[in-house]
Amino acid sequence: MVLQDAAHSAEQVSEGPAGLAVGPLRSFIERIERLEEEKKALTADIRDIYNEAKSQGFDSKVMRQVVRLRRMDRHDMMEQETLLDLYLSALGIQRGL
Amino acid sequence: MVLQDAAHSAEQVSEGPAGLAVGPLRSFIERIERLEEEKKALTADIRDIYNEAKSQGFDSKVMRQVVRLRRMDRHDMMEQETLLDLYLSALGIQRGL
Amino acid sequence: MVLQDAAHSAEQVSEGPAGLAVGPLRSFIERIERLEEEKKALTADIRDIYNEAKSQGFDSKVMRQVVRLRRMDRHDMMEQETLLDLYLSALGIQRGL
Amino acid sequence: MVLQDAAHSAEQVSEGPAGLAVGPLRSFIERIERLEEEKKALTADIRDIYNEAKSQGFDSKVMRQVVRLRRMDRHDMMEQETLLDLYLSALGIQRGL
DNA sequence: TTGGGTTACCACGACC
DNA sequence: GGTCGTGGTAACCCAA
Repeated sequence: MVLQDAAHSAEQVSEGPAGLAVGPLRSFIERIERLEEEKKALTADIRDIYNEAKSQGFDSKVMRQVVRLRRMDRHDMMEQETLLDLYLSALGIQRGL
Repeated sequence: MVLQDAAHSAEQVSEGPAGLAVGPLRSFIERIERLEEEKKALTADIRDIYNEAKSQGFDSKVMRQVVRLRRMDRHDMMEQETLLDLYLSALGIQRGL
Repeated sequence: MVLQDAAHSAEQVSEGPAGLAVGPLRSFIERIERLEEEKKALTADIRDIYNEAKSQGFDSKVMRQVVRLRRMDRHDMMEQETLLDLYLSALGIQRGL
Repeated sequence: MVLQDAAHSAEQVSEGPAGLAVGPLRSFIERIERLEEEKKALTADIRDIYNEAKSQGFDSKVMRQVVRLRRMDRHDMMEQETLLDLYLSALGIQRGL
């Protein structure tokens, strides 16, 4: 084993090797790890929905494209959508069917 | 605006152009988007913690390394580290302080 | 200094600390680093083009969107484009202007 | 197909919808796309080398670490490593071989 | 069907 | 402040 946690629960020292504030550091790390756990759970939930949809005959890959397009367009809207369309049409590109 | 939602709240049709079940599809998409919003919020929360830590003098980049190392499987890390040191020394490179 | 290259040009040893074949390893690493240099140069070239375009009055940010869209669409083309359109229209979403 | 290139080879118009210079724009985009293709090819070349090394018994994952370490500025690496060890030990974590 | 590898995306940090 | 470079994460693909 490489990483060993020597100070499990008891927090007797307030400062680490070089005057580092141990308590706050540990607290930050643990809060972050907690939130990352939640993120991971959400990712799993999303994956489950895709799988559920797939089991009902939907193509999950295409669904991901739909989600991506809807998200992208929200961003584009907030930006220079008009300019983008101008450039695309200038290039002789038709966006959309 | 490029993407427009033509069927806002009223869901009068139960089937789409090619017999596609519209209701379930819409429901899946919306559930996914909802969860992705939550993920996004968590990402922001995590970023806030890093910033808070930084404002107290901690190095967020190093903190990220700590989080990553703690997540890594201990055994894998040992193998990795040992092999890395072997390669580096084979190349005549000294790692260390 | 942390990384020190002890075996500069002379390659007198054929095996490293644990019987590792030093020569091939060094060769691989150097070939990779060479290619990565080339990649870096290309990145710089691309950046130069954007800057040149900007100096002629084009909006480089929008240009990046154009490039991204064209790339994305090439992928979409190769996939189930029809199915995507079906899903979008099923959701009452109009793609395109 | 969603994006369609209406003006294939013939470039009869010199200005787009809003007086945009079409020729230069098209030229810029195409040069960029060309360079991005080259970048992609280099990425493939690099991958090939890793695979070749792997077939000779080297661990490509560790090799990637080596490359990364060599790229890192020596001084920065020292600082990073030292700080990382400080944080880990502050948390009661022992890193090592 | 699952694991490993590869790829692409996204967010962060640094530099200008 | 905007932009570039980088690292990490998750999805996809192939092979076993």
